[in-house]
Amino acid sequence: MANRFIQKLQGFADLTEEAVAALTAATHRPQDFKPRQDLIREGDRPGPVFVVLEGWAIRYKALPSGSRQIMAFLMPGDACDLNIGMLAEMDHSIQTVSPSKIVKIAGETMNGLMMTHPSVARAMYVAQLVDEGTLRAWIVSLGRRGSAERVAHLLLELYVRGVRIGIAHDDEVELPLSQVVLADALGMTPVHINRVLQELRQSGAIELQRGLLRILDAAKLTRISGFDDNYLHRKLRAYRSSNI
Amino acid sequence: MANRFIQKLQGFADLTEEAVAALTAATHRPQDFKPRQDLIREGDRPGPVFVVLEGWAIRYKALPSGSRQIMAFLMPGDACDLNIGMLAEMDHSIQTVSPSKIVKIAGETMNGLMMTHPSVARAMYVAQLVDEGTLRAWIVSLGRRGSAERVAHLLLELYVRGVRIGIAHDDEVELPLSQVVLADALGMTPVHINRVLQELRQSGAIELQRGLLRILDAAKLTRISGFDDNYLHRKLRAYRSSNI
DNA sequence: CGTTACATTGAGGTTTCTCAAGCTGAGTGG
DNA sequence: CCACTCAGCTTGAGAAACCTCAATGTAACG
Repeated sequence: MANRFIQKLQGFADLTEEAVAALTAATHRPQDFKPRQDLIREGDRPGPVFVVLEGWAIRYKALPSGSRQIMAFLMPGDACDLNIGMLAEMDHSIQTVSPSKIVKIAGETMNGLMMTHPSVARAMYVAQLVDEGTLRAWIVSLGRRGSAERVAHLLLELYVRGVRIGIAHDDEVELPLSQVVLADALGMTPVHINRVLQELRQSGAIELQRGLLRILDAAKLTRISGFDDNYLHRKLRAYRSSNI
Repeated sequence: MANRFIQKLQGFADLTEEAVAALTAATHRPQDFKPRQDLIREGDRPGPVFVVLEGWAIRYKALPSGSRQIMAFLMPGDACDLNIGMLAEMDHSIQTVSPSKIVKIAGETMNGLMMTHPSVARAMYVAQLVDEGTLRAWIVSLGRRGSAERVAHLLLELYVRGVRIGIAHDDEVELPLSQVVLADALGMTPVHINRVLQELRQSGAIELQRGLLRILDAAKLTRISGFDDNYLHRKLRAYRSSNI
């Protein structure tokens, strides 16, 4: 059975059998990582492409003050930028947040794969575009949304992504993120996150404990988040109808 | 003489003569735009690639509440994502902020250019990577920096970009951005921006009036901004040593 | 059964926002 | 050449959101 990375790419483009075989070969021996391990750090020379097969990782930037800002969550199936190798240095770090299985694909291998199998290249580009869209949404959240909106929006985003990659069941998704991690992602303090989560729980919109998020009232959560009603739907449509 | 777009690409990769000629042909007839004109809007089907030859534009997202968040400034020479056309809909809008000369390059034309001239493709990819880095820096600012830091950081970023594309003279750069625009970019209110700018002026770090920014004390501004001392330098190095 | 990481609570302080008014300078029609 | 207008900038005061510090609670784990 194809791994999550391949499954995800198949959602973005029709992969030939050979492409799938090549991808399988390139990702067949993942490496285990414990939580809080840096895969690569700001300032490092970019090396291989990382592909998360199981577990969660984050992209983050550490600040001189000691705090950090998380810029993206990498869920099973996600890869870090394929062509980051073009730059001389990493401008951010990547770290696991939960026990993970991760594959390193050498830059040349990846390039070769994309050259030989245009469908792979296409799928990777679409994946990157989607990531960029998420990055832009992140900016909007940080800049123009209140704390409750922000939290609700992130939870929804993660839930939607969980559904898409099949790690969500009904209204539940595993979310191995501490409140500190959420705070670093949302640009707020852990204390404040905590209070916001309580509000959300008391409003009956969600349940969240021990790494398990349950959406109790999706409509309410959507309303709180200021999720443009069409956003979710539009987003899904956008993915599917990519036809280049 | 090559236009700013071509100049910028030349900074990212060695373009062949034919490539320059093809780019020149593709960008030789720009169109004039007044300020505050949308080039393309959220929800639209992506069409041509836009290239800003003169003037400034912004990427932004409008929120239901009526406010908006700016996610990027497009300065002369900048192009919007080359492969945005792969997605079904724009997830953000692009608008001019000052009188501008802008070229539209049809998607197929652009693709053809990149196929025929690999050096163009390479330069465009590097440009995109750089943009992504800027996007990530934006997130850090919004999430983890105080207002003075944020403003200082943006001004420095814009100044550095101005220097790179040659629209800065000594310590001055034209900045046709109202305080409202700055507020929309930095996730704060115009009122607060105003007060922060006054602080920066009174500290002797900058002068800013009638669309002209002057850096009076770069060291001080850098300190205020929390600009990682190496960041600027590293960034420049990263651009230059891109050698793939 | 202590240790440890994470979550929760309270109180007070700061930053930033909101609202509302006044100011300035460039352009415009008389 | 003078009102007049309008967009953008500035100022003040009170309110709200969010942070800081510091303590306490709680579940998992060796």
